Amino acid sequence: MNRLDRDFFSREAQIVAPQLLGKLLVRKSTKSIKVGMIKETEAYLGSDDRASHSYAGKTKRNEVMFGEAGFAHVYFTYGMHWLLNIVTEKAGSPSGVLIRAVEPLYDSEMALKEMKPSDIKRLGDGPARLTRWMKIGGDYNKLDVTTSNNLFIVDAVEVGGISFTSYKIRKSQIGLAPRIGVSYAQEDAERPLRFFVK
DNA sequence: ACTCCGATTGGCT
DNA sequence: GCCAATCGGAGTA
Repeated sequence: MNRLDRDFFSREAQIVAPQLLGKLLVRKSTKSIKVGMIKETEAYLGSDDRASHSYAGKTKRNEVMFGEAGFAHVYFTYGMHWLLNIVTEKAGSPSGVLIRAVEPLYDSEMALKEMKPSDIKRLGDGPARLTRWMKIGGDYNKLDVTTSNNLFIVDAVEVGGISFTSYKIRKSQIGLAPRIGVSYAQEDAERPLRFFVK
């Protein structure tokens, strides 16, 4: 299974974010198993990043970001969407990585092979699309992704008799860009903290 | 108690 | 490409 551990997430968000590309996000429940390959992430830094939820200080909504790395920060926005982040750095350094897109590889509830490639891609293409596909909601906030059996990130996993392995993403395959939807963050909006597989 | 607005999406033009 | 939908958190009163 080779799950990513607390040490992996305990580093700086801008280090963790590109290294998550190609890894496998796994969602398990008693009813279903889904696997997606992470293909886009964004780093949100601590107190020196105006775009980060933690910038204005600790509140009930963002308090998980102030704790240990490896926990999920799931929050609700635009009145209808849940977004998934993984907390990074040590306790007291409130930072995290937003998972923006995954490539769906397996879904025990859907015959992906029979779907159009564009429809498959659409399932995980967008931070709110992937949480809807994987049924990740507010009840997953504060979940420890390094120990949970419902949501975790691995280099290899076997489901339904099929083995999946993470993709090795070369540095030259990683695209860099400013983060989406953070224009209010002034000069921090320009920082190239979005990472994606070209 | 009341207001403002967002780490977005999808449907319509 | 534009814009409405939709609601909880946070700040203000």
